[in-house]
Amino acid sequence: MSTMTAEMSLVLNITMLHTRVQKIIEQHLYVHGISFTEFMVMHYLHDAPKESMRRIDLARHIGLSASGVTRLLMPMQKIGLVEKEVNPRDARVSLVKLTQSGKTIYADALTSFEYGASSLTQKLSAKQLAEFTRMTEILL
Amino acid sequence: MSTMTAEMSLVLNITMLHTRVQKIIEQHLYVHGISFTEFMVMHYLHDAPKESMRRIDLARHIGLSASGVTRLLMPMQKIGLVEKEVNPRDARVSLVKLTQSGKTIYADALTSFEYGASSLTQKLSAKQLAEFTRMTEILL
DNA sequence: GATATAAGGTTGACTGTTCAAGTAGTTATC
DNA sequence: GATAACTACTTGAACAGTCAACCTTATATC
Repeated sequence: MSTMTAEMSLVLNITMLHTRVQKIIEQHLYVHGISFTEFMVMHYLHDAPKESMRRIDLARHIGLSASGVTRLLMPMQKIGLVEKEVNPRDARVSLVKLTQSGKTIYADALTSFEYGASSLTQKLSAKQLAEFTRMTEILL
Repeated sequence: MSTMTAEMSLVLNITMLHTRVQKIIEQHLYVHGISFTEFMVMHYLHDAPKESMRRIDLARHIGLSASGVTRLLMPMQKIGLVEKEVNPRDARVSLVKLTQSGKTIYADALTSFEYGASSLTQKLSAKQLAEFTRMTEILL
């Protein structure tokens, strides 16, 4: 019936899979009061060298626009998950870093994220998991 | 550095890959004046038995809420891509189908979608493509 | 066949995100 | 050392989608 190539089916599957992943991860993060996007921010901040990042780099990492990041960080800053830092070398940039409380919440959320991720991928063997990851890396 | 399990990395990769896929497909569909979501609607309508679907089933297929579908279809109907049909058996449901002009635009958009999909997956061999697709199916 | 429960769909209020325009600071060029 | 071009970030207006409340019709139960 459908005039779909294998490539097209894959694209559609990736889209549907993403919807599912998004929903399940958000469910798992719900108790910590953060969204998946906020979790990703915290994740990249946590793992960044010197534990701080420029907003623009954060935007690129999580696939958001610069204004998206501004608006995302506003409430996170208000509730004390992240804080601003000026860059003495370049007054245009404002660095972001996790606060102490942000770090604690991230650590807790990480556990939930791990549960979510492993429940999502339960049906894959370790080998399949590795292969799947490799293919995503090829396409990224 | 990061305390990430393989499962967690995969989830993050799927998210990032989706962002990339979304952007590239939208670029390819841009000339036809439709979004990726609208394309998906047209795709499922095109392939549906009797070429029509209930809004609620459309919602499930494309991973949107019922109200999301209502709002998505409104402009599509206004510009004549789709049309309403009543179901004589159940007065609650309103069936949707592609108009003639909708079919033409879908056919054109399909070609662009195919280009987009194949450019995205260029780096995969046929075998990898099949494997990748299979893994997504396992997780769906 | 009346009544309770459920299903399909729409609407208002809200959230999250984008884009375009603007501000402020930086770098390169002459 | 002015000027032009670029970069980081913010803001207003808009858009795409959600949820909760609602209306209408259908189904099940008595």
